[in-house]
Amino acid sequence: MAAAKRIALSERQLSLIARALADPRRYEILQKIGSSNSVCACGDIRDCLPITPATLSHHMKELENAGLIEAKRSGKFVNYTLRRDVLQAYLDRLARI
Amino acid sequence: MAAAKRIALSERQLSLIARALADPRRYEILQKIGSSNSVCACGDIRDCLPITPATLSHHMKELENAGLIEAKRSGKFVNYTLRRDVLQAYLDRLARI
DNA sequence: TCATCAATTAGATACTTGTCGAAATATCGA
DNA sequence: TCGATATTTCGACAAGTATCTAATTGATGA
Repeated sequence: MAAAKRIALSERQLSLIARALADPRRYEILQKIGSSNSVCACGDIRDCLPITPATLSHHMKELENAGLIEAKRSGKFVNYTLRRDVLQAYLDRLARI
Repeated sequence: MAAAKRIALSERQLSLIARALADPRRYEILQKIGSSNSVCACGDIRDCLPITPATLSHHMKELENAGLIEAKRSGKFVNYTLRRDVLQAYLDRLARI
């Protein structure tokens, strides 16, 4: 079995994830985080997108709030990792439609 | 192979689908359409959701515009079917993150 | 300690959108 | 043709949100 632990999403989280994915910029951000094997700092993302730090911070909060990413502070920086298990849970849910 | 024909989604359609799925009511509608083996009329959906015909019409247009459902007029009624191929294409795309 | 850089928060604004009521359109049966 | 039923369109409004600038907090190194 590929997924040892299936995550069950509440209706609320389901909705948060769907809305988080609805913004093209957040989709790009997720791709960026997902494509980097290691962690990904805010600055890395800002280098790719023409947005202000404030706007980026807002988007990151949305993604984190949805459970799609995990933030970990490291000194001045904040590193993000993609929660593939949560994303997979969302896909599983959609596939059940 | 399960999917004989892979559908490639444009960035635009990707965004339309994501936004269409972002509304909980539209998610419910999709479930309703998907769960009915045969076609599904507007009235069937209205019986499940406390919304006015105008609002429902609006949602159906969004879903159709995103390519997630197909509408076919049959006399007074309009019947909808879920485009599972499009939904699958969306899932494939998200899984690639 | 202070200057600097990273990130967040606060407040404001413009745009999007979910919703409704009312009017219009479409189709069917009598 | 007329009336009834199904769906759509129009116009409006309220709520949500993506974005910015400016100010703030947090952490590092000189």
